[in-house]
Amino acid sequence: MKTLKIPEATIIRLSVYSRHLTDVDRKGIITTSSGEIADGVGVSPAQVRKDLAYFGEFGTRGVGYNVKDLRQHIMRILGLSADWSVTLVGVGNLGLALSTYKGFRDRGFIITSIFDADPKKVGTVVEGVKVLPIDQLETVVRQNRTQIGIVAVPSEFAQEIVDQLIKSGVAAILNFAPVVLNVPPEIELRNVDLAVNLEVLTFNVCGQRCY
Amino acid sequence: MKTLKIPEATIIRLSVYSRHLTDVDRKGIITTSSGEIADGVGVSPAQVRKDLAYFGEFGTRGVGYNVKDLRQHIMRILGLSADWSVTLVGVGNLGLALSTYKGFRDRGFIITSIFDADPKKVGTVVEGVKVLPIDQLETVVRQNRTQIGIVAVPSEFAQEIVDQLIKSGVAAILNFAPVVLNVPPEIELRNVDLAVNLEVLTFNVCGQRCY
DNA sequence: TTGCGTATGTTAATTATAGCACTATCAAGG
DNA sequence: CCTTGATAGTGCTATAATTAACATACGCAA
Repeated sequence: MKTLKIPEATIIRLSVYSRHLTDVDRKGIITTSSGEIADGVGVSPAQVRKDLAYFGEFGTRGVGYNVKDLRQHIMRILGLSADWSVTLVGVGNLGLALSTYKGFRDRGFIITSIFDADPKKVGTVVEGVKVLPIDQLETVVRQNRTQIGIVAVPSEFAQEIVDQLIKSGVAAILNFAPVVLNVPPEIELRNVDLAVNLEVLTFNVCGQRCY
Repeated sequence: MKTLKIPEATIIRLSVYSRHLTDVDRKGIITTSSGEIADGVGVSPAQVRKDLAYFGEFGTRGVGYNVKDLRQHIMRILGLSADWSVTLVGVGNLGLALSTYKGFRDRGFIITSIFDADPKKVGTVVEGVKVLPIDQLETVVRQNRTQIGIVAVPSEFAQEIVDQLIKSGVAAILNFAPVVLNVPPEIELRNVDLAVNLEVLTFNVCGQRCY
């Protein structure tokens, strides 16, 4: 339909809408409106309609949206109609936390392999998945046709792990190491930097008066 | 120059600049330029200058920026000239990971208290800090004059923890629970939703063609 | 001391994003 | 079957953010 550029902010909100709709659906509610969704997730009704309008017409004028239906549509838009195979590299505290994070599996992200450089960790089993050495990364990831890599290794190793992931055929990488990574343009990369989040807070708490 | 609204995107970039400058400084480099910073963190030189221009003039025309100096300035802008007292609520896998995360302490965020609802966890010591029961939260947080709360509890308890944190006088909250929280406008709130990050990736991997 | 090269700070233009207001459409009830 | 109330979809407006362009100021060397 449209090859219009979609704002990333819209995608993030869609993800939140879908989560909200899952909750609403669980309560047995059949129909909802842009206003109700807006209240539920803290944006304006116009924003909700605008976001959805990028992708088609999912509602009925004068009535609203069918909850199940809209949820399904958004899930499909986000690419969540089928499961995704995910690999996790790095089983430090953060990696361990990520491996047990329920939110991933709930949304169809299945961790199919785990790797770590530490020989002491290799061989252990985390959440039912055996931790493998890094030198098996390429083979296993390629074999599983894993498309998403999560990087939870120390900053100094992040780039080399990313390079290996790319060589192994992943299409997207979620990076938790606080470094700037070089990836070719066709690879999707997102960085999550926990300290940055705190720093945005402190800036705002200072009331932007500290300087 | 004052009381100008600063884009949040600018703050996030400043945080990244400061990290980059820390690295550069560690290499013993004295002077840098907007172009070098831009290369280092993957934005445009104009963007770097624009971001800095919100807060003053830190460079010398024809020369560039003094690394140490600029870094110091940015740190002050972000409110990082002094340490911050942080409380962590929830010692599941994620909470545990956060408590050991080096990035926090490096940037002056000190976890001064930890709480959990689970009696089995209360009394244990995490990273040198004793885990306390939730009912001591208000007293301890108030006593420590803790200004930042990190919420790493299951979604269904997040709102009630947040309410308690606010009652205890915190100014800012970093929330890891995937729910929309209600807070009064004077409280700074940031949400980190790990699944949302993956979903932005999958949307982009689908090439926005899935729908 | 003066001119040149360079990188900043700033203003202007472009682009992107969000908000608003209007219009079209549907459901329900008399 | 028509009227009324409600709400999605959409074009336009305003606001925000990024990019580009330019003029200013500094260091250095002749």
